[in-house]
Amino acid sequence: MNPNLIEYIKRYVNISQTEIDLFNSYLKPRTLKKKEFLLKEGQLCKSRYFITKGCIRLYYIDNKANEQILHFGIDNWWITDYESLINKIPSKLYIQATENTELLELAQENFEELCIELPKTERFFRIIMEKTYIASQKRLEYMFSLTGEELYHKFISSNPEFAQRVPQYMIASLLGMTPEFVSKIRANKKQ
Amino acid sequence: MNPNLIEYIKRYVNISQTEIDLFNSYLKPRTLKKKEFLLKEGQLCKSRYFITKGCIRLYYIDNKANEQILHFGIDNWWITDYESLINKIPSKLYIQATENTELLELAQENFEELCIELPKTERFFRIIMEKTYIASQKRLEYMFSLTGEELYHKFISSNPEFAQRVPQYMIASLLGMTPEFVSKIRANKKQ
DNA sequence: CGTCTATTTGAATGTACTCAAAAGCGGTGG
DNA sequence: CCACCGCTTTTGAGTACATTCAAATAGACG
Repeated sequence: MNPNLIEYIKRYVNISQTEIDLFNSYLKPRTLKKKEFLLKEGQLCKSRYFITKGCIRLYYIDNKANEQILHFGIDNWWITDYESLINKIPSKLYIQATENTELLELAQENFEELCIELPKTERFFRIIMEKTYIASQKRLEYMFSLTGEELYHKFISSNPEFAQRVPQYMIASLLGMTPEFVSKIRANKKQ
Repeated sequence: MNPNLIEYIKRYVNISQTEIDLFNSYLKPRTLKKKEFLLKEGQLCKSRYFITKGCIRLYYIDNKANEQILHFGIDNWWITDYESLINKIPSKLYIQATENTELLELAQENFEELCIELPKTERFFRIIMEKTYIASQKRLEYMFSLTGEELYHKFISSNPEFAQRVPQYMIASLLGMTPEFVSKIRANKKQ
């Protein structure tokens, strides 16, 4: 199995080599070229994905026909459209690679089988969801309490590599602001 | 055990009467008077709470010394400060009853024991976390795409009982706006 | 009834957006 | 290797949405 995922799993549950192999047997490696889609609006999302290398963005088209980015996924993140996956309804999201990306696909039917074969899978994903939810709440907190400018600087200083890897207009979208405004924030800072 | 919680659990996992009794033996009923606190900033959050009756708000004090409400909990919701509970760090939140409230406390040490005694507990909470995360993402979506006015009307029409149960300034805070602005939204609608 | 809290109203202000145009940058083909 | 094209970023003027602050009004509770 991918060494990153092994390390990731071991951070949360004790797992033997045999169990790792079992887990691995349910995963399917996939690669995406830059701009390729993992999911488009209207499709059913049927898998969870672990990103081993690259970068993914999740976005939807809002009522003004703008792409609104909900979040990014990078190395060592699990991503999926939970709403579509869990509720088995057509997705409202696009999931697209912003770089050439490698990931491991865990199909939902495999996930369910794996939960039976290896019950600690439930524990592992329970903990991941808790962490994911905490991150989501922190983000809400920042959005409430910070101005656009503070939000931008907080994001850039917490994720310096992002400023390199994704275009500025995507960071603007993630933070819920216009590209023009981000440009003006940067112009301020320079003096 | 509380019939609401039984029904709630059965929605997500198959569970026998014996198992229900086991689960119940780890729970401790608590009551809160209106305005009483379940948690204050600086304390360690050590439990998860299932609300059987009443209403709870989670808020923090932001950098302008305003109370910023993150969310409410009402009947049949699990609430806790996940960040404090999971990471075992002092809480930044206040958790307070906005009505006389009854809840069932599941202490984290009991939770861990319960996960061993009754492994499907992991599954149950994994599913709850997924649902909770989906709700949190939807909320982010609305905050990105709707104006203050749309946000308010969406909230009121989706949660009509709330307008009754909690004061307007708390709804304003939840939605990230000032009480004055909510008042003006309502004044508009009337004509 | 009086006090404290919540809501409303209005004027002035500020933060971020829209729209339009220009400048910068990167890749591709001649 | 340069020229061109498309995409991204910058700049500026005008505007909109929501906030701040202050004061008046309404409502709840003992």
